Amino acid sequence: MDALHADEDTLARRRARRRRRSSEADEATATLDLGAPMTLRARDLDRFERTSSGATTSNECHAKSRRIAPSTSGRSPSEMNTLDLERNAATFANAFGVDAAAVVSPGNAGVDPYRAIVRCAEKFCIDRDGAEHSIEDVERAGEEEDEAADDSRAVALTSASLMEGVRAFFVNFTKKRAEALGNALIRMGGSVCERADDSVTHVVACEESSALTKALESIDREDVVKITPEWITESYKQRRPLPVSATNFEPRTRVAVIADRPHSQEAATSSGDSKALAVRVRKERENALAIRRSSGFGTIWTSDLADNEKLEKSRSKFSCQPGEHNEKAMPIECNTKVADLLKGMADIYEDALRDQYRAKQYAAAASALRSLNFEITSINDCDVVPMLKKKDGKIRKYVGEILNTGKLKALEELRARPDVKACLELCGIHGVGPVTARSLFAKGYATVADLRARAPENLLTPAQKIGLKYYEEFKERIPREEVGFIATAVREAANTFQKDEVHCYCVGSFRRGKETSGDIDVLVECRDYSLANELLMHILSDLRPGGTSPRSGILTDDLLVGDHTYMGVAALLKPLKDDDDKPPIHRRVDIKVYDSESLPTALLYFTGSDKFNRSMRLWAKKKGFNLQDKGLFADRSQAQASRVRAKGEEDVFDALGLDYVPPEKRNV
DNA sequence: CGGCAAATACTG
DNA sequence: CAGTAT
DNA sequence: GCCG
Repeated sequence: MDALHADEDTLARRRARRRRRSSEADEATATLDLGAPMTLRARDLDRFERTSSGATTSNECHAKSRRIAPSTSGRSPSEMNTLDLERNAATFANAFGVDAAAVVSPGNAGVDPYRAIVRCAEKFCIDRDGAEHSIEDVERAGEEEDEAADDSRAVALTSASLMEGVRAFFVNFTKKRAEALGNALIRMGGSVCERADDSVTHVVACEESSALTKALESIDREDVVKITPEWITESYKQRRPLPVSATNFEPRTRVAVIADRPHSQEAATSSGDSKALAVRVRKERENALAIRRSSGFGTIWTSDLADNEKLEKSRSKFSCQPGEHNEKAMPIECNTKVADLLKGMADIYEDALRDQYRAKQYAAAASALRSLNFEITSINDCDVVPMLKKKDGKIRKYVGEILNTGKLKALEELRARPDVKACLELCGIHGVGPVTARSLFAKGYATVADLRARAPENLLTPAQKIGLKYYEEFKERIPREEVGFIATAVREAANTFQKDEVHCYCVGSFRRGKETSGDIDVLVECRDYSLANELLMHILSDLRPGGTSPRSGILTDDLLVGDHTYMGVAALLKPLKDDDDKPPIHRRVDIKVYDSESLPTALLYFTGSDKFNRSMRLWAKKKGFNLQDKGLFADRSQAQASRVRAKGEEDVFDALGLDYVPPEKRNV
C-alpha cells in the first residue's frame, strides 16, 4: 500500500491524507518567482509569507514591521528566528512562588533592536476592544519589557492567592475532575491533600455520603468545612473567596483566613483602574510569597516548587522547545523500513479495526523511530526510545521481528484480510471514516471503483460524493507555489469586503515553510466578529463560479459551509506554468474566520505541527493553563476571566514561559 | 486498571 | 445522537 | 498498546 510516510503536515491531518507519501521533508527553500495570472503577483505571495512568518504580532503594526525589516526576498528572514532565543522567560511560575523579579527578564538590554521597534510600534496600536493605548501605557512599555505578557501575568496574579491556606481533600470525584479542580485551587494559592488528615481545611464533595462523613471524622480539627466544587469555581470567577455558607452544606465554622481578606473584595470590584490593580496585585503577591516562605505552609509549597523545578528541567524534552533531541541534527530519515511497517499497523488499527489508541501507539513508535538520529540494528537500540524500552513490549517485539526477518507477519496477515483492505481504501475518501467504511464494505462495496460504478444515488452524503469524485486528486500534494496562489486569492477576495482591512494567514505546513502541503488552510481575521459570516459569504461569492471577480471560479465545490468555517474544493483557473496543459488539480481548501482576540492562538493551533501542538498543550496543561485555538486560559477552564491576553503568538510562548519558536522550526 | 487533547461545527 | 472533520 |  501507499502508506509509506507519515504526513506530519498540518494538524490532526486525517486519514484521507495520512497515507500520502510525503516528499516534503527537508527541501531547500525555494524562492518564489511566479508570473501569476490574473491580478495575483509574486509579491502577493511574498507578502503572504511574511504575514505568516510569525514574528510580527499585531496586524496594524504589520505594515510598519515590514518596512523596518530588511527586505529579504523569499521567506523566513533569519533575523527573526534567533530573536529571543536566549531570553528565558522564566515567568510563569508565579503561581508556584517563583520570584516575580526573575520573571521580568533582565536581559532586555540584549533584545534585538528590530523587535524593540516593533514592540514600540505595537504600543500605538488599537487594541482589540477598540480602545487606544494611553501615552502612559506607551511609556510604561518603554520600561517594562513586554506589556502583553505582563497583562497575562496580571490575570494569573489576581487570583494567585485567593485560596491561600486552603488545603482541600476531594471526596467522590473522578480522577480527572479532582485534578481539574485541584489545579484551579493550586493556581489560586491553595493546595490539595491526598489523604483526609489534619492538615485538611476543606473537604470538597458534591453530596452527602458515607465517604464524606468518614473523611470529616478522620480530620481532627474543628474548623474543617465542607464545600462543593462550585465554591471553588465560583470563587475563581468572582475573584474572591465566597463565603463558605454559599455552598449546599452547612459549614461548621468559617475559616478565618478566607473570611477576612479585605483585598478580596477590592479585587472583585476595582475593575476600573486596571493599572492600579496590577500594581496592587503584584504587591499582594509579594506579600503572599513572603508569608509562604516564612509560615508553616512550607510543606505545601516545597512540593509544588519541586514539581515546578522538575518541569523546568524537563523543558527541553518538550518538542515545542529547542533541545538536543529536537535539533534537526540528522537530515536523513532513519529506520524508514521499520517505521513504515509500524505505520502500516497504525493505519489498519485506525481505519479498519477502529482502535484509535492502539493506532496511536503504533504511529507514535513509527514516528519516534523515524526521527531517531541513528539506524537501529539490534533490538537493544530500542532502549533509548521511551516507548520501546520495556523489554516485553509488543511493538518492541515487532521491531525485533522486522530487524530479523525484514517483515512483519502480523501486518501481512491483517493486510490480507479483505475487510481491512477495503476499509483502508474507502477511508481514503474524504468524508468516509472507519464506521462508514465498514458499513460500505458490509454492503458490498470494497473499492473506490465499486462505488463509482454502482453506488446508488442515496448511498453517500453530498460531501462523500465530492470526496469520491476527487479521490485521486486529493491525494496529490500541493506545491508551495500553488498553495500561496490560492491562499492569495482568498485574501484578495476578503479584501474586497473591507478594503485592505482584512488580514489573512495561510497556515498549516505552508506557514512552516514546507515545499508541499496536503491542503490549503487560510485563517481570516475579522475584527468585528458580528460580521464574520457576512465576510465569509462575501469571500465565497467572490471565489465561486459565476461571479464577476477575476478570481471567480476558483472554488469548485463545497463540502461544508458553516457560520465561520468553510471547507471546500478549489482549483486553479489555469496552470501556473504556461507550458503545462494538464488540467489543474482540485485541492482541499479550508477557510476559517476568527476574531482578533483569538487569532494568535488560532494561528498557533493551525500552524501546527500536530506534534508541536500536542507538546505545547501538554506543557501548558502542566503549568495549569488551557491552550486552545480560541485562546490561552490561565486555568483549566475557558472562562473569559482567565483569558490570557495575547497580541501575537509570541505572547503565548511568553505566558507559558517558553522560548519563541518560529513557524519554520515547528516541524517536529 | 483507566486514560490517552479537547473543543467545535456540521450533517443526516 | 453518531460520525466526520478540523 | 503503553504508561502511571
